Amino acid sequence: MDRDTQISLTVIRRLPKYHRYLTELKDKGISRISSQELSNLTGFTASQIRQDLNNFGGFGQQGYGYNVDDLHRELGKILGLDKRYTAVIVGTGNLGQAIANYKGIEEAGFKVVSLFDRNPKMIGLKIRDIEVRDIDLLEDYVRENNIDVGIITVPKEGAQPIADRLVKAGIKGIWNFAPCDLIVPETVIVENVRLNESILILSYFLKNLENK
Amino acid sequence: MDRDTQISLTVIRRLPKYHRYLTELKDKGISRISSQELSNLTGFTASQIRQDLNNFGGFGQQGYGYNVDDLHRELGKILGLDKRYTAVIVGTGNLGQAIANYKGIEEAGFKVVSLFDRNPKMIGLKIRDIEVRDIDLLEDYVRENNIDVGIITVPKEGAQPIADRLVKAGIKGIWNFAPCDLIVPETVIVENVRLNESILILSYFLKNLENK
DNA sequence: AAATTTCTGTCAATTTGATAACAAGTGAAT
DNA sequence: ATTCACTTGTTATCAAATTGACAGAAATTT
Repeated sequence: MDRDTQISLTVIRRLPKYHRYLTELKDKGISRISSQELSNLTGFTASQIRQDLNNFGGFGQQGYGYNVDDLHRELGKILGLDKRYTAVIVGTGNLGQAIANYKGIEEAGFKVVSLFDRNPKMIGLKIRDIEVRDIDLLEDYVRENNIDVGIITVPKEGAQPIADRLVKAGIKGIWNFAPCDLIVPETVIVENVRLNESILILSYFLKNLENK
Repeated sequence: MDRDTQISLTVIRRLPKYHRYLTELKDKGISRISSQELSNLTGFTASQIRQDLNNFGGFGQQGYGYNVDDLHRELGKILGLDKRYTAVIVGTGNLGQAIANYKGIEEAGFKVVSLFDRNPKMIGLKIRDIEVRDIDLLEDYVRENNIDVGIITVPKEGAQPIADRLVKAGIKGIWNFAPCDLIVPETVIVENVRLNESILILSYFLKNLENK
């Protein structure tokens, strides 16, 4: 395994899909799979799958294929599923609450330990047993509890200031739902969920349906 | 403008970002912009921006650049913002409710006219003035009201059956929040929001921070 | 145990996407 | 009016990503 060569983002973005299908296969009790079968499932070509996986090591065996359990575990490790991270959600609007209730976060190894909002009506409430705290306490809380990740679900205008505060308080990563590009030091990881862009893509293709 | 050549998905996925920055520029009252300035904003190279835009027509002028209002309007048209579509949300859990309250949907020209759920406790309730109906009524409602888009926010297991029913009822597009790959006829547009994959990417990079 | 099939890892070829370069317009300054 | 700086559209070049091909190893069949 060559730890020096940078693996392209294009490859990395395919990994979760491999992992998802391997979870399904595992649940079905299937113990081995070939790149061709994975191709049928995922839609990627068999060649591409073999190349992708080989970026991280030779997990397969000639004449046999890949062992589902092993590959699932290895991909899990690559994706950091063997790690546990703490997170806070900033913004307890509809989206913030939905994310607080979203099980996928736990499955990915993240534990949401506090929510923050500036609305006095929200402060003190509990969402799924997680307390909502005053946004003024954000920096202290993040610092004192060594929080790894901030999840930003505030409106666009508030997102950058919140990001700045999280960064100052020592956050390692941000899961950003606000429709803007956050400016952070390059040591801080930002992963964006672009609902606005996603729905525009849908709109684009719907419109193009009509042109045919 | 060459309507025959297929424009690559890579290009299309960049359009919403252009549009977003043009909205901001317009709001600031800025009337002209060069590809270089757009590059500074978006992070794409000026060359790439000019190439992207030229897929759809020559919107710029040598020595001047692009007129913000014009380009904004043209990109809006390309993205289908001049069209109005009706939508229903299937699944009124936390995510479904958050989406029902999400303003970006309207901004993209979509109008959510009904929600559907199988939970009797939800049926008859109103979320943001939109009624929640029994899932059994889904097909009839979609057919009778000529619904364009179905938004799927049900758990993974229920997503494909719902997609099948929507397709049968004549839906044109699906905005899918369930973590699975829907199988639909190729005439039906599917745009996925992959929260599970997004957070795994964050996890990947967080883990890789440590390895350095 | 030999022959055949299967399937990976890897390298080469091809395709796609991004960047660079530049001729030709345009507007502003003098 | 002329010059100069600017900026697009477009072509040429370069880089990245995908696909194809195949040797060699393992598993399976005969």
